[in-house]
Amino acid sequence: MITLTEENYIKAIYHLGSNGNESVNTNAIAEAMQTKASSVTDMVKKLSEKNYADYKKYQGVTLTERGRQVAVSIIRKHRLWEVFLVEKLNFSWDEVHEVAEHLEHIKSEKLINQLDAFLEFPKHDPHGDPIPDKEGKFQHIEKIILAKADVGSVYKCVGVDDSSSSFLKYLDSNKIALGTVISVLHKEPYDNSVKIALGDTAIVVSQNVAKNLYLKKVES
Amino acid sequence: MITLTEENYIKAIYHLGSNGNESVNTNAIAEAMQTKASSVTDMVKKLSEKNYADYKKYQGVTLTERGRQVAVSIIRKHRLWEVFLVEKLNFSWDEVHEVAEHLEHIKSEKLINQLDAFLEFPKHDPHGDPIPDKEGKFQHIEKIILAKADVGSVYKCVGVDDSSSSFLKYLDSNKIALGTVISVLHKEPYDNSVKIALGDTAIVVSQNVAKNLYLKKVES
DNA sequence: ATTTATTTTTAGACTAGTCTAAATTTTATT
DNA sequence: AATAAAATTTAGACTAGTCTAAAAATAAAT
Repeated sequence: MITLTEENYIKAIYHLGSNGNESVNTNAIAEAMQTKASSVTDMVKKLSEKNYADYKKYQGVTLTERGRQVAVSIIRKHRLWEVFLVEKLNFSWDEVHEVAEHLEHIKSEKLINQLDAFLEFPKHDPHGDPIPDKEGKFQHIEKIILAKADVGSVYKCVGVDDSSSSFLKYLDSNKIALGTVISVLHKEPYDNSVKIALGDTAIVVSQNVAKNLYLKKVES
Repeated sequence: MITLTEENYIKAIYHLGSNGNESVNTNAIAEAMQTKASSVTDMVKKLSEKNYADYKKYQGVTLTERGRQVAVSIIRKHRLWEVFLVEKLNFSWDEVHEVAEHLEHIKSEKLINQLDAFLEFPKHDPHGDPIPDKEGKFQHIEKIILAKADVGSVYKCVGVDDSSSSFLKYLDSNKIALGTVISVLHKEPYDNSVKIALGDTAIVVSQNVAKNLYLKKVES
């Protein structure tokens, strides 16, 4: 049996280690889990004993294939529930994360597969993140951050790198949502801010924003 | 903060004490919670300290108003999720309980009220049990058990007293569902079995079944 | 190449919830 | 009313997860 806490650690290690591929430090996990390094040491030992992770003292921890499968399964649930909350229960994209943090731990194959079907097999969550299918396969889309977009080209918004409520609310107030068409007008070398056009209005966004907004080129 | 375990004990005490109105024994709780009496004693002390229950040594435990409110709130969530599972995700009525046992603990006012609206404010769950509204008010329907129904009268099925999977599957295999019209043909004094008509077929059900099926008289 | 700073681990203690076994109280029976 | 039976509580121990403080190992800086 896997516990709730084990699941949360596995998820954190997955995200911190670029989708379960890299080794993760004790302190990074402690920071993400809002706990102390000593607690993390205890838990990674346990995860290692249970074959969810590989761990050598002082050398960080990496998920095993088994650990990655657990992580992907949790992420699938999390993102499907987020779609449900937005599409069916009228939540806004900055409200879904907290509730999905709880829903993601409910373990019922039938529940999640029926939910998937009910939502018509969505491929992305409300923040543009890909939803793995039943077999754990992701369907990635080609995307770049606004900071690396070409001046003069036309894009559409396909995701965010920062899903914090404050960033999402900033986007709302600037009428930027998934699917919004964005033309890159100018990049200011001084502070790396970017001037973009949204329909007939032009706005300037900071480097911070430009690094957290994913775009995809639109064929003209 | 209330813990998951506290919530489950409160719910058990509520059900065992006829909806939170009567005092409940330690052993009854232990049986319902699949735990030992000594664990129950510890927990009821804790619930008492937290003002969810009144408890005097050796005298059983009763929910306080505060405890009843917690119980009703959990029951509201449980039953709304059951409706969701049946109506939207095509679960059968014998499959919903287990999953709802987990969903009922997710605490988000917005989640549950939006779910309620999405389901169009159902008044009863898939087993015919009433769903309390936002304020905790139940809308009871007048109902009697088949064992006490009048021979010669016509009823419809409005609920079950036993929600076990085996009983529900028995009803499925005999084509009895919520809303099914049932005429009472004969009561056998020898073993208290009851002969009923379902459409054009007549079947005999045991006393056990007759005591667990709720009916409401149909105006002819 | 040492010393210093940082990171990580260990040791021991705490809380929530559980258990077994023994002690106590209540209830039932003679 | 005394005794037996049943129910309940206490005492002490265990697991999961957490913490603080101290020790140990690694990484950085002189």
